[in-house]
Amino acid sequence: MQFKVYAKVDIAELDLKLLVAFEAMLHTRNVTAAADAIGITQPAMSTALGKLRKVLADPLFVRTSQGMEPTPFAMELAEPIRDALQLLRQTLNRDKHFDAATSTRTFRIVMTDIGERVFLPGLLQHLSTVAPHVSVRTVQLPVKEMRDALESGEMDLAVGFIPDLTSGYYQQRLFNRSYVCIARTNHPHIGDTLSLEQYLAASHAIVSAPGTGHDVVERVLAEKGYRRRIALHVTHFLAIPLIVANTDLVVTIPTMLAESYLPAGNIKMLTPPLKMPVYAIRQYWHERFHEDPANKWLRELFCDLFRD
DNA sequence: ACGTTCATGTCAGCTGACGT
DNA sequence: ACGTCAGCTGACATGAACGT
Repeated sequence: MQFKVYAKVDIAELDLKLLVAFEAMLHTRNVTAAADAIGITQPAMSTALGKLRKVLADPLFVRTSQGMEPTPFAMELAEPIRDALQLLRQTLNRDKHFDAATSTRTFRIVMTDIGERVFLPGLLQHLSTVAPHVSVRTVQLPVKEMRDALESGEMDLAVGFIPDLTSGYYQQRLFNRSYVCIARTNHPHIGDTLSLEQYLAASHAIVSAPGTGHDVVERVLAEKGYRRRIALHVTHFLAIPLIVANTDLVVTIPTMLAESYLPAGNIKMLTPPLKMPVYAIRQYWHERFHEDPANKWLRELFCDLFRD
């Protein structure tokens, strides 16, 4: 039998079944037994062997008194092909299960700096015990970019008050919160309570974080026809405690955030003088990743840790 | 919808190695 | 030399993909 010598093996000519046939031949050293082992007839195995011989330009197995013995080239291929098939089997038959204990994955989560303050300490503490090699990266994005990032898989999850993120996205409520006001402890015009007159007379700082629905406070005031003086408009909550503690500004912010500011000192929390809306903190994900094991695991973790 | 092409499988018969 | 076993080959069937 003559074999054409190829400079390179054209992998496009290699049917995966041919490699399975090769593996069976290695194991059985007998065409009939190899065919039986992979559930084809002997002629089919013979055909497969013929194709492999042509593609690989080597007889691969030759008949001897001990049976069909592999050529040196076939022996050379044996281990890499076994390994490759093993890897394919593991990949294709893998458990649809996320192994948190060994995963080195980085979870990318859209959240504001409020979210970082509220969720990250508890999340990271828990991860350090159940998923010690997992990393977390957070990003704050406007809603349009958030949509694209969740859809493409660039981001795994968005967590927060994001009322504009609806169609095509799954969402799950974690807890409800409302708003309170904060002012410095020794504010010259505001004591332990806050009247509507005091509220409207005060200078305010407002935070409009991109991608969130916290501008709802502005809408409530506008609906009731109230006007207030806005002395400062920022996009992050981070600087607020320092600013409030050192000025006469009043800020209307999410309750959970105000609570986290109190230990810093020189800040008091006040009940707003008008009824503030209740909003839901939810986690959001794209339908593409609804069944993704890692994404599922992360969502379940947020539920376990933060859902009320 | 139909015909053609191609890949893949089965069946039957042939070939070669080996033991007696 | 002959029988047996194992593998090879050609003819044919089947089904999917593709073009008209």
